[in-house]
Amino acid sequence: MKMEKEEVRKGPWIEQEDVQLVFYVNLFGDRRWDFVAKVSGLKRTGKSCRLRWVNYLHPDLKRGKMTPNEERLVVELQSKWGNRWSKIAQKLPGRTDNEIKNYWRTHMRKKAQERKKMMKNKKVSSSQSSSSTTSSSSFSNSSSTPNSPRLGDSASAPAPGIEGERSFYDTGGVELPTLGEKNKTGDLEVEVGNKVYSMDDLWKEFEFSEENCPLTSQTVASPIWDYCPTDSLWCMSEEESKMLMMQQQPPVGDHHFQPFPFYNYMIG
DNA sequence: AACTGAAACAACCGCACAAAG
DNA sequence: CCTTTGTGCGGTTGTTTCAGT
Repeated sequence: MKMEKEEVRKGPWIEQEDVQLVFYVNLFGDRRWDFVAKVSGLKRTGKSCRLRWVNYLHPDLKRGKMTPNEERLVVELQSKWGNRWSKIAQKLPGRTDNEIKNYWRTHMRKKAQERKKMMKNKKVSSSQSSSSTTSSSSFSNSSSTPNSPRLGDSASAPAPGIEGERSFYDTGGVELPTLGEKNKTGDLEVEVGNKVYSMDDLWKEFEFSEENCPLTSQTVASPIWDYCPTDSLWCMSEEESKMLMMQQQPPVGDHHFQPFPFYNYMIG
């Protein structure tokens, strides 16, 4: 046969890909990305798989809005280390470099806009007599700028305190990949045991537990994890895992999983 | 109700570095 | 050593969502 030129998928990940990826990472660990990509049958590059894992599927990821504390930390560390996002991310458990980078970007934009405004104001006010001290900005304390932060930017009110976190915005506007289905309102729902939770419920629950038990806060698994073996093969050798894989089948639900190509890969 | 601009998020790209052969 | 391959990082761009008009 002619070697089918394997086309590489790009763009947004779909739910099924996520599940598949989690399953295989669970089996083989999160290091050999090319291998995982190949074996899983995902038409993605190893690089892409890694990115998806690191930024979205990793069980330790904390999601939702940055807390004022985190925001402060980011600002502080950025001024100290510059754009060493991964380094900064290390100091913010549960946050990814990408997330921080994005945050910083929008933060800088805001700041720049503010500065522009200030300049304008200064010009105007200096041409008039004087007086009005533009008190705002210079950021430094507490994240969000007074003007225009969107959504629950925990601010709008300058001193949100910690409660600012209880948020509505929780999922960060992202639809978590789940095996669940959308309800009538379009929200995703996940079945856990025999209860059905909306994604909002899940995140709220997470946030609640985070508030009450900081220690556990570092691990929130994507619901996808419900479908994957927890006592995984993380540390297994390849051979061991091969054996086990013969017995394990990924969770399928009513999603039609393609036959798992690793079979061919392993055997043939 | 429709449109527009901004913010937030997700993903890709290119480069650099490290380990393995 | 040199080459190859895989991984990690930072920059950039594309997409989605939401608020204001």
